[in-house]
Amino acid sequence: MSKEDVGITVSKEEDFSEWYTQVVLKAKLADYAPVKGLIVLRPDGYSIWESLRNTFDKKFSKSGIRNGFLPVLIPESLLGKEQKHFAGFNPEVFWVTHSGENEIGDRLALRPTSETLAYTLYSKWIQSWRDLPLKINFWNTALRAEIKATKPFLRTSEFLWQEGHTVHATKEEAEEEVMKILEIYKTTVEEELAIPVVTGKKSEKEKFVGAVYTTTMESIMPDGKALQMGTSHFLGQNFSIPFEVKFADKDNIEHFAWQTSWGVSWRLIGAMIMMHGDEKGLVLPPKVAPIQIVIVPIYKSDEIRQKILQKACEIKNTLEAADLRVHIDDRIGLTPGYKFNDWELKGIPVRMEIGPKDLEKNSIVVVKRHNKEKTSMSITDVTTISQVLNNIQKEMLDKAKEQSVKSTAEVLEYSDFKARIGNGGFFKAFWCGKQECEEKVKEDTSADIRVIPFESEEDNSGRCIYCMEQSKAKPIFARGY
RNA sequence: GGGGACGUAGGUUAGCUUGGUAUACUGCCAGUCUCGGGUGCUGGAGAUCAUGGGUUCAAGUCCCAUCGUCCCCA
Repeated sequence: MSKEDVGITVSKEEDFSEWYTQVVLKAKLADYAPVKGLIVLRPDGYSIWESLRNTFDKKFSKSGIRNGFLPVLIPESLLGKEQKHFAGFNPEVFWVTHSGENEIGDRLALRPTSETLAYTLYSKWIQSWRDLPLKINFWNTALRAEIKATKPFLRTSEFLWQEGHTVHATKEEAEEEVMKILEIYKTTVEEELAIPVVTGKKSEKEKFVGAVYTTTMESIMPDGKALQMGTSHFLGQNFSIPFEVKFADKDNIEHFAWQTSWGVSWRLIGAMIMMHGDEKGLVLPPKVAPIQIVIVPIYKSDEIRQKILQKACEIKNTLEAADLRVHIDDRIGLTPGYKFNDWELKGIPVRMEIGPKDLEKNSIVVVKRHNKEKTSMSITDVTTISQVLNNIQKEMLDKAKEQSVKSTAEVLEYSDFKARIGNGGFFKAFWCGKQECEEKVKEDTSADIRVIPFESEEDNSGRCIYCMEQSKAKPIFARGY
C-alpha cells in the first residue's frame, strides 16, 4: 500500500462497490476468510453486532421471548419433510457427507435455517394449551452456498443472524406476533442504526418458501438499490402439520398449532455502512459505536504530554461516569493528523482534541464525524456531549430519511418506469396482483416487488403498470441486493 | 447463466516480452527527532515467487495441468 492508499481511494458516488469493500476492510470491521464467500468479523465489526444483539434481546425479553441454542447439523430426512421449503433451499445447502473416512447414510445439512429442526423438538415439547405460546429466539449462523456475487455482510455463504420461532394456539395470536416482531425490527433499525425502513408484505413470488405470507422491511441504499432488512413470517400450519406440532385444547381436542418465524442478520451492518459512510470512510451512529468519543491529546514535550494526558484522563472519567464509551488515543510516534484520519476512517462519532492551547483556556476542540463540524467546548461542560451524541443520532436518521424520500417515486406508465429504473430507487406502481406481470417486469427491468406497503395492500384505485388491468395493490418495485 | 481480473514479504506491488543472486513502497521491530490534519532520520526482521508436473546446466519468468480468490453484467 502506498502512502496515498492509506485511506479510502475511491469516491462513494463514482465506484460504490469498491468504496464499500474498502470501508469494510480498512475500517477493520471484517476481512476475507480463506474460503470463498466467507468473512471474518473483527472486534470493531463484531461489537456493532453485539450492540444490536443487546437491544434486540432486551426487546425480545420484554415480549416474552427467551433465547435458546440449536445445533448446526440437520439430517436430510428432517430438512426434506416440508417439500416446498426444501425445494426452495436445496440449491444452496452445504452437505456433510462424511465423518472421517466413513460415508454418512442420512447426509447432514449445515443449517440454511432451522424451522425443520426446531419444530421437530417443538412437537415433543408441546402437548397442551398450557405449553403455549412458546417463544424462543436463537442467535446463531446460517449457511447458504453463494457461488457468485458475494459481498461482505450483504451476501456471504455464512452469516450471523437471529431466528425466532414461536408457536401459538390461535391464528390471530400468531399473526399478531408476526406484526409485533416486525415493529420491534423497525424501531430498532431506525433508532439504533438510523436507517428508515418501509414495512409491508412480500409478494407470493418473493415470500419465504413454506410461509403463508412474509412481512418485510426494506430500505433504499444510496446507490439506488433496495435492501431487505429483515423478515417476519406467518407460517400458518404449514409446518405444524408435517412436524406434528399439536396441542390438546381446553376442550380436550387436539389442534395443530399456528407458527411464526422471523430473522434479521448482520446484513444490517452492511446497510449501516452504505447508508452513512462517506468519502473518508465509515460513519457510525452513536448508539452502536464501539467508541463514541475519542480523545486525541496534542503535545510537544514529554512534560506537556503528561499534563495533557492527565487532563484527558479526567475528562474520560467524567464522561464514562455519564455512561459514555470513551477512548484516549495515546499512541506515541503518530502525529495528531494521522490519528484524526484514522478515527475518521473508523467512523467514531465525536473526536475531542486537547492540547496546550486548550489547556490554557480550559477548553477542548470537538469535531463531529457525520458533518465534520468543528467547535470548541469548555471542559466544565464536557458532559453536555451526551446531548450532542443524541443530536448526531437524530441528524443521521433525518438525513437518511430525506435521502430515502428523494429516492422514492411514483410511476404510472410502464415506459416511464423502464426509463427511470436504471437510475435506481424505489418505484411505487400499481399492480394487478398476478405473478405473471411481476415476472415480466423482472425480465424486462430486473426490478422486482420489494414490498407491498401495508397501507397500499388493497389499493385498487389505478391500473397495473404492466397489463393495465385494475390494480389490487400498490407495491414498491426496485432492483435489489 | 455470461464475462473479466488476478495469485511474488502482513498489505500494495516490480520483475515475465529477451530464463542467470528477488524490487520498491507501506506496515512491523529498535533507536532518535517530532507532534494543532496521514512526521523526519538511522538501523533491523520479514519471501519454500498459489500447487503439481514438464522443458533446461539453470524457471518467479517458457509449456501443461490443477487449485483458489476477487470484480462486473443478467
